[in-house]
Amino acid sequence: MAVERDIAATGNAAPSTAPPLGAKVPRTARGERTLRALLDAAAIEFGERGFHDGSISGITGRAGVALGTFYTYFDSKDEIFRALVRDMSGRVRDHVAPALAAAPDPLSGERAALEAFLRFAAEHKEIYRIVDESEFVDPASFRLHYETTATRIEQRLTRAAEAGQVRADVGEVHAWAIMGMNVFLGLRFGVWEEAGDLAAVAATANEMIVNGIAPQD
Amino acid sequence: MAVERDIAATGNAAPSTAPPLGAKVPRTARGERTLRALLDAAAIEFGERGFHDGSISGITGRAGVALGTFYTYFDSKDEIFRALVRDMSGRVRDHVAPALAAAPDPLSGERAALEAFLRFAAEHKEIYRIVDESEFVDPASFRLHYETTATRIEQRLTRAAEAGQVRADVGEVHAWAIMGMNVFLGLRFGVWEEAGDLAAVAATANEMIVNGIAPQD
DNA sequence: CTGAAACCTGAACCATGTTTCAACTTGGTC
DNA sequence: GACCAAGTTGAAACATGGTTCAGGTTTCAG
Repeated sequence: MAVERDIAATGNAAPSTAPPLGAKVPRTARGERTLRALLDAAAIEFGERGFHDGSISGITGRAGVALGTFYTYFDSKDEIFRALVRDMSGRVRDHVAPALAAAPDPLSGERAALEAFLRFAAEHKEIYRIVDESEFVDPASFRLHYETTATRIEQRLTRAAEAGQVRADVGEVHAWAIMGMNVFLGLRFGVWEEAGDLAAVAATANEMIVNGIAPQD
Repeated sequence: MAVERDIAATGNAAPSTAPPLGAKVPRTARGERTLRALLDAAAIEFGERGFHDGSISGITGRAGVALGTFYTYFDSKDEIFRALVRDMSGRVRDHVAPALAAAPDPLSGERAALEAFLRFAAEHKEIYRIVDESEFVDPASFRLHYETTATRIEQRLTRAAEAGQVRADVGEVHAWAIMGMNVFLGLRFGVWEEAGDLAAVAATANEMIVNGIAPQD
């Protein structure tokens, strides 16, 4: 599962346009356009067909450029995939961060972040799939991603605990549990189900995180 | 993410030896052995290299048979992968079911099931990876698997609600949330981390499900 | 024992799709 | 308005690995 990404808005937010991975930087406006077209085309190609079934000629075809042009910007199929995952990571983070920042307190922030995440997953199903697939195409960045995300969640929990908003013993297990919830709810209600009440899903999940499923008093 | 599989022990438990998918059933004891060897070899090959990088010659090499023999039992690379996922599904279910059945009440059953699942993931990391990858190799069975598992969890929750053990409004969102938790905890503490106290992880997660993370009274 | 069905063999075939490359355009600069 | 770096082209070379097949070996019922 996959996308819940860099949910925390770190102040030092890097520009969305990530620095290129290889040394193949476009030097003119035309090159810039072509690179962008390739990335966008790759998102569609891999989103529809997956990494294995997707082809470079499929990408260049969608981008409207010749096959050879691809190698002006990427050394291999793997490399454009990595660049794509990175590109998308930034987009998800940038989309979720504001919701988190605007929340009045930690717990409602978590709720707002989940809702923003669900919405994003619904609108960009292809991103979800691609990030998921990075588990197999580029395991290192997949793992790093989730460890980073879990760490951020844990930090938020710890801060909330210091403020007395949540119990004092929250830790890594709680963070991973919450992340897993979010990712699976994103899959089920964002990617798979078309018309759902995403706000209600986020509220229900948040209520469960806060109070559990024990009988209400 | 992946494996938490058919966690409920349905009474009608089918034999672990699933009926073969294709029409290529072995007719002699020798054939039976070869088929089993191919399946076991495929588990290792795909577990180590993934579906794409794994090769049929890698499988037959590990199994100690000739390349052509493969096609006596499977029509294609895809087909053995499907057969493998199915084979493994049964194993996980058979491993987790007893823990669930032995529990005195629904909530501790859920805890025991999670612990059994974590243990299984730790001991069979390759299974985890393979079932995960089915999202891309065989999406239909991947989706069916999680929908089935979520439905089972939801049924258990509903039953528990009727018995007054959990709040009355539990539903699909709660089921998916719990499943997501379990899967991610399996990835983090079963597959990735070597020596962890799995019982403690399961207990912490269960405590969170039951009471939430609000400050304790 | 025996014969036919089941099973096994592995070199060769073949389809697919990645990567290379030498020639050609484009766009901006002096 | 000519020069050159950056960018583009697409046919062809190449690699990989899935799949076939004609012929040999093993198994086992009768």
